[in-house]
Amino acid sequence: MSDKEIPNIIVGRLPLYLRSLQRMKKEDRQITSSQELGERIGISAAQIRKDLSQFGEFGKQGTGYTIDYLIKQIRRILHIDQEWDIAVIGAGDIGSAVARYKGFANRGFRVTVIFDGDPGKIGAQIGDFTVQDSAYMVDMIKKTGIRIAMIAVPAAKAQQVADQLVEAGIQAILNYAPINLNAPSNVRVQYIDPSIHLQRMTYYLE
Amino acid sequence: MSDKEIPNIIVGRLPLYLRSLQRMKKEDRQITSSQELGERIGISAAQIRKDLSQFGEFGKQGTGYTIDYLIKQIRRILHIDQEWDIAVIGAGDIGSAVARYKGFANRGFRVTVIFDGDPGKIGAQIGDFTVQDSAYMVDMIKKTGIRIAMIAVPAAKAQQVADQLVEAGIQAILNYAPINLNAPSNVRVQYIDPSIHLQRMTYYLE
DNA sequence: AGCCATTTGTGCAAATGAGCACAAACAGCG
DNA sequence: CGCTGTTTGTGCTCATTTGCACAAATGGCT
Repeated sequence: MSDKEIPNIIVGRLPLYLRSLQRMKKEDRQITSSQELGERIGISAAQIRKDLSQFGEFGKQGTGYTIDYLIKQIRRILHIDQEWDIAVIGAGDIGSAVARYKGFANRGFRVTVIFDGDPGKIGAQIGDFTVQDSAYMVDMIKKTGIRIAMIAVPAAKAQQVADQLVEAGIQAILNYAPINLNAPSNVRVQYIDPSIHLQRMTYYLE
Repeated sequence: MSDKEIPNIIVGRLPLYLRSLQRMKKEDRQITSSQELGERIGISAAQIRKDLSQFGEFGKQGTGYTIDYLIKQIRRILHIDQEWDIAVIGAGDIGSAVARYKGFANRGFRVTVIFDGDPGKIGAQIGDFTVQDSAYMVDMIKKTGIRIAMIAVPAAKAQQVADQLVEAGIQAILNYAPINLNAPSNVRVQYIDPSIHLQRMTYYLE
């Protein structure tokens, strides 16, 4: 373990390890090995060991890894030993589904507010949330100090929303709109676009 | 250009190029260059040229790429010069949102049927679809010859659904459930899990 | 026609990533 | 307590991926 910067590709695998470990925990498992973990995820055991070794020595020779302990460590590394508040922008089908999604529990996140600019949607109830007017979005995000946002508006409006989010101080954006966003380099952006994934598969179907 | 197998990582970038090109087309652009495309996506121009050159010579020196032509070529390479029918499994929030999603239009896909096992949901109307009983899922998929499916059921049921889909002859699965699926190697699987993307970003937030 | 400004496709070198294989560490057991 | 069967962490090698840099091609302009 050194203090050199960790490659992105390794950081990207940690959440996969974590998800699998949490699954094992749910199955009441106590201990696992790099081999077992690798088989579940489809990654070589050596790679998992090497990835983890970038951050410390979490395993025990001859035994493997204590699931609970490794979960705790990875959560710490990924800074999800806390719960992050998330703002959802767009109360259409996707925004609604995300706002109601139970899957963030225990993964480090919690949707706390949802915005939309459509007068027909403002004030509507979605799960536990009342749709807020996006006219107040920048102010509300600034005031609450929320640092992560999900964009679930049509592609045509996504860049404009992103610009506002940056202005509001948002530091991480998960974008469901199928376009590339321009954002300053200190703002992280990730994308979810099902068509992209599907197209990656149809290449292999004749 | 040779006939050697194309690396996965290159195939994975083609959909990004395509999405950006289609966006340019919408902006009534006729021609682009590897440089411009690269700036939009955040990839070096050389890499784009090299990626594309794996499949043919699509550009013209001194000019660049004709957007329409390049779109057509990439669609052909990715086998989306046709529309693929998709079965959605699970009529909860995510399944419903996906079934109503307008974003597949012009990207090569079309949801044609949605299944659920919950008697309270079977027969319900979701957009243009009536929720089908998943008891008939295997038969219906076999009969219709659908080759791509999206799993939008709770994690606990996802593997079981995947097994049925494999039995039904499905060859590509896009899984929204937050677990790794076991599937034979001739069945492609891709994952969408927003928590994973969020965790990849919180690493960089202190 | 000749020149200039562009831009592609690609050979080659550099950087990055993955995997093998093994010493060291450990648990269980007789 | 020593032996056996595991499993980690890691040095080293191999493979993959990225980027540089340039010849060749092209269009526009004078």
